[in-house]
Amino acid sequence: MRYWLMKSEPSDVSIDDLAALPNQSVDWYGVRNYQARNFMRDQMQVGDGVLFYHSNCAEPGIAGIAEVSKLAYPDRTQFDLKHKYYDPKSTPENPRWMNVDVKLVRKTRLLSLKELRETPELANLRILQRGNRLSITPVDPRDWEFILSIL
DNA sequence: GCCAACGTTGGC
DNA sequence: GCCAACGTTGGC
Repeated sequence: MRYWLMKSEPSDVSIDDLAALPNQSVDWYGVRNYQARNFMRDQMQVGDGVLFYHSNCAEPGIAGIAEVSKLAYPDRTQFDLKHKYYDPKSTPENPRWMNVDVKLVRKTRLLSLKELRETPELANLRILQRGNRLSITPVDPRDWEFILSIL
């Protein structure tokens, strides 16, 4: 059982979009970074905890709790010619990109990036480190417990 | 829209 | 394998 923080742009999939989807579940398509892919492919298990984070928006921050609901499988968008995530170097025989499914547990208050930065207990959270850009990062179990306690 | 930081690409 | 050029991320 591991814990993760996963960034989503609300203009793409927000916490409310997730809540409105069938089964409140979404395939986490579009990851095009090998480190982030490897986390999904090699480490994520069904039931892992996910902090759903809104990025690249007016109010960045943690917007809800989710969980991994399906093990990694090939990302459908890499084969779709018309999709912005199409990858000509990927083939169904040898897919390059994978994603898990993520299911909503509950929407929470917005725990803003500002508040995260102002919370000394969370100083070593990966997302707060300088230059961090990874869209998927592991979360220490103690940080997970602490964040849940203040949501 | 700016731009710092970082990842990827491709020539050599 | 190096590394300059380029593209992307994401807060502000």
